[in-house]
Amino acid sequence: MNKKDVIRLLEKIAVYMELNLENPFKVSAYRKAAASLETDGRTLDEIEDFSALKGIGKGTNEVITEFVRTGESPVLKELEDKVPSGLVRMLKLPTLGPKKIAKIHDALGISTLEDLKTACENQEVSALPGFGKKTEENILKSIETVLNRPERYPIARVLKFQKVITDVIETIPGVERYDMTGSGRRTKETSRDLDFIVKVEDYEMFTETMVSQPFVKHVVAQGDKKLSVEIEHDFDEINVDFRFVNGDEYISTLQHFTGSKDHNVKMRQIAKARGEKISEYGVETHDGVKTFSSEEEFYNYFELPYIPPAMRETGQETDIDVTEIIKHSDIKGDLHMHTVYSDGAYSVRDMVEAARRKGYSYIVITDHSKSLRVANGLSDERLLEQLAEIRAIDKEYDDIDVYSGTEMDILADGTLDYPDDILSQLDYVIAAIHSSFQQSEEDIMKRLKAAMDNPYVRHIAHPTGRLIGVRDGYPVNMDELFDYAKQTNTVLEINANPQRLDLSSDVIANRDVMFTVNTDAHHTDHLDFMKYGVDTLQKAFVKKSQVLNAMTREEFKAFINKSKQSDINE
DNA sequence: GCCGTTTTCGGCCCGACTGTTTTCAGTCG
Repeated sequence: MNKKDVIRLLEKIAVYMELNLENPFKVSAYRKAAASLETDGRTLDEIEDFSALKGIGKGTNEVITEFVRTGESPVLKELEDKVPSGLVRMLKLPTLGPKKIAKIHDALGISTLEDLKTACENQEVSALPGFGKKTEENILKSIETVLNRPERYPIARVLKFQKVITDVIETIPGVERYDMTGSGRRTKETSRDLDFIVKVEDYEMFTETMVSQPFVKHVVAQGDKKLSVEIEHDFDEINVDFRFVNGDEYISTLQHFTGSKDHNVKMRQIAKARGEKISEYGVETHDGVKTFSSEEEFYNYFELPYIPPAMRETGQETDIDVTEIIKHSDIKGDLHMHTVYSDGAYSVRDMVEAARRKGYSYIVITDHSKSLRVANGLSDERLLEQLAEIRAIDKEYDDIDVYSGTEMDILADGTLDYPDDILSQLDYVIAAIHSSFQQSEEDIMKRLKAAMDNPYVRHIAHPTGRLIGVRDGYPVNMDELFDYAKQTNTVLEINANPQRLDLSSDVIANRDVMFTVNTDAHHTDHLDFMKYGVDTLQKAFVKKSQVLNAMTREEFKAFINKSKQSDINE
């Protein structure tokens, strides 16, 4: 039994209550109780009194404590007896909510998706009062499509959908400004749909152009304020919502549709306490509706510092001091990137030039090591050749320091791919696992610890090896990893590549270690991935002082020149 | 069901769009 089990219980009760047509506020109370558990940093055992948490009162506390004590929940059991489980699946169908499902169930005795499909085909549903032909068609259609579609797409996939859409928006005349909003703007690891807001006077022309695109499969909703379509790209389908803005409310609309829902609820509560009202059109104040010229101005108006999109998740972010937390502009260098020496697409010099264009003060070139043959890993000799080239190039530039490093493989038996006498010549050594993902957690931890024990290994790259939505990575004991990193003065990476983003924001929160955030670029364009890594740090409220590559040029130089051991003794 | 420097009762964020309705309920974000 862990906290996730309890959270799942509360959420399940909420769903069943919803289908049982309970008071919506009661339903939401159960969801709030679950959210409250989720945002609390402690484990189940560490929480002594659940009712001390905000949102957990007498009723939900009883449900939780009974479940924790006995492993069972009479409240859920009673609901399960009353509500057929097939109805839960129907909630996944868009346009069908708890009330319509209850009506269908009561009037036709239907409790499975299969029966619902048959009833629609026999036109029994459209015969019900309050239902019509259109509703019946929509249900039939969504049973076919939505149930075969993944519920959420990983962020790397979302970014590809995004490009398809923005490529079209760029061609539409009269568009003054547009932004992707929603979970995509907040850099969530996965998204259910895409949201855009568009400042355009002629929304009809915009709509016409968009719906005529070949990738648009279906128009879900269409009005003068919004357009909602279903698109298909590369055999994947996703919903895209557009919201039209035409006036001074752009920033309010941007803030509103960036969400999250919980963040907005919190902001509205703050406004309400001052007798004001927030909507997507602005803030209703005592003397009229106020609009803003930037989101910073919006948050400052409520006496809050600017809260970056990535942090707008639970509502907690308005209670803490966000000014110390890492910002995108704090990043002064990138410590993990590849060149043509191994599997990168550009030369050392190309990467240096690209980093200068980003305004960086320092970079480390870190190609793969010899055992990673598929990536053309460097032999000892080639590594030393590259080292000489990097030293020469570094001398040519006054405005950036170019360091030589490696992304060295931690081999299956825990040995390292280069001997210490090679490593000692490099400025900066990264170690990473690229093979034998199937090992036990114990074996993986042995490998990671062996690397961290090495006096030249500064940093563990992509510490879980996961690819979001594709593979889970190898098994890592997180507490052990953080403890050992702390002990050995090893830095842990947030890999900013949107396919990876590990360590993930939920495991790095409240950890007392140094982090570094790097793009692992194999192409000059990949240096732009930095944004997603910094967003990940922001989600976990990681401070600037905890991020290695937020150091100034001089600080980082001093860090390089000090041995790993001397850091420990500081 | 939860909560309270206006409250222990009466609220609980707010608005757009669809479909089935003759004025609005349901759903969604």
